Formats: sequence, C-alpha cells, structure tokens
Amino acid sequence: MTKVEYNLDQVDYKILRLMQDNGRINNADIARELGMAPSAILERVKKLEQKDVILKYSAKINPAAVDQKLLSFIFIKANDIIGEQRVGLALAEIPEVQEVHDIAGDDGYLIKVRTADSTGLVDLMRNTLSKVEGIISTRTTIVLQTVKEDQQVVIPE
Amino acid sequence: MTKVEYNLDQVDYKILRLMQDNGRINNADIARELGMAPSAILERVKKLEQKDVILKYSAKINPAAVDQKLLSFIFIKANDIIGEQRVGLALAEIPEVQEVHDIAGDDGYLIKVRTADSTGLVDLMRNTLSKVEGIISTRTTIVLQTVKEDQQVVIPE
DNA sequence: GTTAATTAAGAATAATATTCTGCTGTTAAG
DNA sequence: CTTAACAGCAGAATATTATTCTTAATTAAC
Repeated sequence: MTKVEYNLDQVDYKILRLMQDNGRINNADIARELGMAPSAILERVKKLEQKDVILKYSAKINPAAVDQKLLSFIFIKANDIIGEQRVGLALAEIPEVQEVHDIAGDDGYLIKVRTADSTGLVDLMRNTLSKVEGIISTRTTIVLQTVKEDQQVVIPE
Repeated sequence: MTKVEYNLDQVDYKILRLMQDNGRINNADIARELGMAPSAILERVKKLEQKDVILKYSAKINPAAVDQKLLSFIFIKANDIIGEQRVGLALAEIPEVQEVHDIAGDDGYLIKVRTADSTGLVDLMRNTLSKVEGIISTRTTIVLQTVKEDQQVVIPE
C-alpha cells in the first residue's frame, strides 16, 4: 500500500472544478478564469495528471445513440477467497460491464451493466456471465429510468 | 416523447471511440488517425455534440484526492406517484449523490453516493436524506473496493 | 440531365499549446 | 543573518491547432 500525499491548494481545486465540468476547456481559458499565465496552469495540470488526481479525460456518450438502452445492476454472490477477487477481475473484463464493486456483507459484487435491451441482457448472462467461474448466484435489478448519472465529485472549499 | 434518429456511420463510431478513450484528443490527431482533413472532423464532432450523441466532456477526478473515499449504494423506497419522481428529483440535487436510478419492482430508487467516510455518510443521511419528503425506507450497501468504474459504452461495429 | 443537399479537402488566419528563461518568495542549513 | 535549493509564476518566442471559408465531388430526387 502506497501512502499518497496529494497536497492540493485552492488553485488546484479551481482547476479541477473547471475541468470536471468541462473536460475540454483549454489552458488559455482556465488561465483567464483564474487570472494566471497559461504556462503556470499547464504546469499545474500536468502535475495533477502525474499525481493521478486527474485520472482520465473522457467524452460521455449517449448510450441510446449507440443502441445501449437498457441499464441494469446485478448483485453477484461469489465464492472468491477474501481479498482475491478473481471473480471481480473476470467481471471487469466484460465490456458491457461498466462498474464492478466489491460490497460488504454478502461475499458479493455489485455490477452495472449496459445492454441494448432485455434480450441483450439475457444473452450476456447466458453467454458471458455463466462462463465466469465462481459465481454462486445473481440477482438482477432493472433500471426503468435514470434521473441523474455523472461522476462529478464534490470538490472541497 | 421525441423520437430521435441518430444515423451514425463508421467514421462517427471511430471518432466516438477515440473521444471516449481520450476526451482531450485534438482534432488534428483524430484527423490523422482517420486519414481525413481536420475541418471534416470538426464538422462531424460538432454535429455529434449537437445531436446529443456526445453529452459532455469531463475530467475524471480521483475521489481519494479530494477526500471522498467512501462509496455507497442506497436503495430508497418512496411513495412517489408513478411517473412523477418527485423524490428522485430531490435526490438528484444532492451533490454527493452521483446517480439516481428509478428501478423496477420496488417503487424505489437506487442511488450512488460518495462521502469522505462512514461519518460523512451518516451525516448525509441524517441531515440531508432525512429531509427529503416521501422516503419510506432505505437500505445501504457499502463498497469495500471498486474493481472497475467507468462510463465507457460499447460502440458498435 | 439538372438541381439540391451532403460531405470533405485545402488554404488562410486566429487562437492555443508548449517550451524556455528569468524572477521572486520560501525554506532549511549553517 | 546568509546562502543555497527549490517551487511557482510571468512573459516571450515558436510550434501546433482550431476555425472559417471556398470549392469540388458525390449522391439522391426529380
């Protein structure tokens, strides 16, 4: 376990807020917003990337536009040895699986899955999930409608 | 309900793949990658934004770097009238709540919440959740460890 | 064939990114 | 107190991109 010190200041937080809100904002605009030189901003952004404060930049794509209209959560009970998460890693490799969380209390995982429709979900479970060894049982929850969905994190101060 | 036609072709998919993977890739690079002129790419990207195929660009920030180390899912049973989702909208306004899904079967919601720690979670439930009218009961699931977490969608072809 | 609508290329200009240099304030050692 | 090391920023210079506009090619409709 590597203990990490992030040591972010007010200016870093402002940069993070701007970039979380608009991942394609340019240096010049950030600089203008904060009243600093673009070169100084660039230096900070690079440091933030280096320190893994900024993990990734991504365009958020409308799932419906690429025919992935159904969202589901599946609880998976597994016979993983504690701390090993062989099943979790196998689940993470399935492209339709967006999230895999190791949850407390059930020797299990909660995964988030996107498929075209219920047929796609059934296919995924029959053809892919069923091939993952160590799964004891599953319980599926279908999402009817999503009210909010983002990765925006609360930034201090 | 507005029926939308997206009509994306192979080139659009390639652009989406690149931008989903790297939200800060520039036009020139996309153009080079696809062997097309930057102006043509720009035109397509703007169209993709306009058609809401690309919903947003965002920097993904390491939650630990901003002291949000605990992730939880909470099932919320509500007395919302079907289709009204007053409770859902209220939940969506809480900054620590990243996702609100209306789920089948339980007149309920599944929400995803990030707090600093278990104390922060308790505070949130006591101070904020408890003030949302229409909540009948909650069931909280704590995430011990996240194996995978992204919004990457499967892009066809 | 003609026309209209798309789509892309290419050229020109505006704007940004990036690198480098030097200045300044801070800190810690002596 | 003095000095050395360092971090952070500004400003200037250059390399790269973004953006706009014009023109050409393709296709579909008539």
